[in-house]
Amino acid sequence: MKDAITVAAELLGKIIVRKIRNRILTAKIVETEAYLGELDPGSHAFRGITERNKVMFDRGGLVYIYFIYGNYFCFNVVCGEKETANAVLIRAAEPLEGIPQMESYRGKIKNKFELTNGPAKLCLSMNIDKRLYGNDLTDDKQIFISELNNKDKIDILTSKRIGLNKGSEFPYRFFIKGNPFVTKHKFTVNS
DNA sequence: TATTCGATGTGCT
DNA sequence: GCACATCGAATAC
Repeated sequence: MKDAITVAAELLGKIIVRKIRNRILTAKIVETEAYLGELDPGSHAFRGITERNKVMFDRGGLVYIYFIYGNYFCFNVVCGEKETANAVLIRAAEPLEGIPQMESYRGKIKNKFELTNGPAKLCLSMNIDKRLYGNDLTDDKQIFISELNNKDKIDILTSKRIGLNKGSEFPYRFFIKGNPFVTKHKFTVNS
């Protein structure tokens, strides 16, 4: 089983597949952040297990969803061995299939990039919420990760993680160079 | 164009 | 209380 930093880099370019009844939504992951469990001051797991974060301490491959700022959900992939609390936040993706359906879930936007260029926006567009908490990405019909079967060359850049105070000094954010769905931010390249 | 601020549940002190 | 892995509207220039 792999640690969060390895998984965060490896998830770039892979596909989130979301099935809702007979509809399918897919999007290519373009931006991730690694959280290193109890050793990481920026992680929800830093202060140990709670009702909210308990799935982070379970085995890799499970879904960790959290509700943030009283308004939004964010989607994480748990990784590492059971008892560790490694996780990868999926921060942005590029919509591939089911875009009209995503627009319907997302609501009013000014351009196509606003569909999924942020962790909460991604969850809105793909109808990801607390109902998927703890689901197993390796054995689930509603949400899973698929490999991209083309040979696109991907250039990966890193930066500090976004939106943190504690633990913000580490370069644990990974994103695909030049992809327009990556979140806009002051910190861009290795800064 | 840059900065501030409101919304508001959960978990901590 | 207060901080928080966010977003979008309002405000200041």
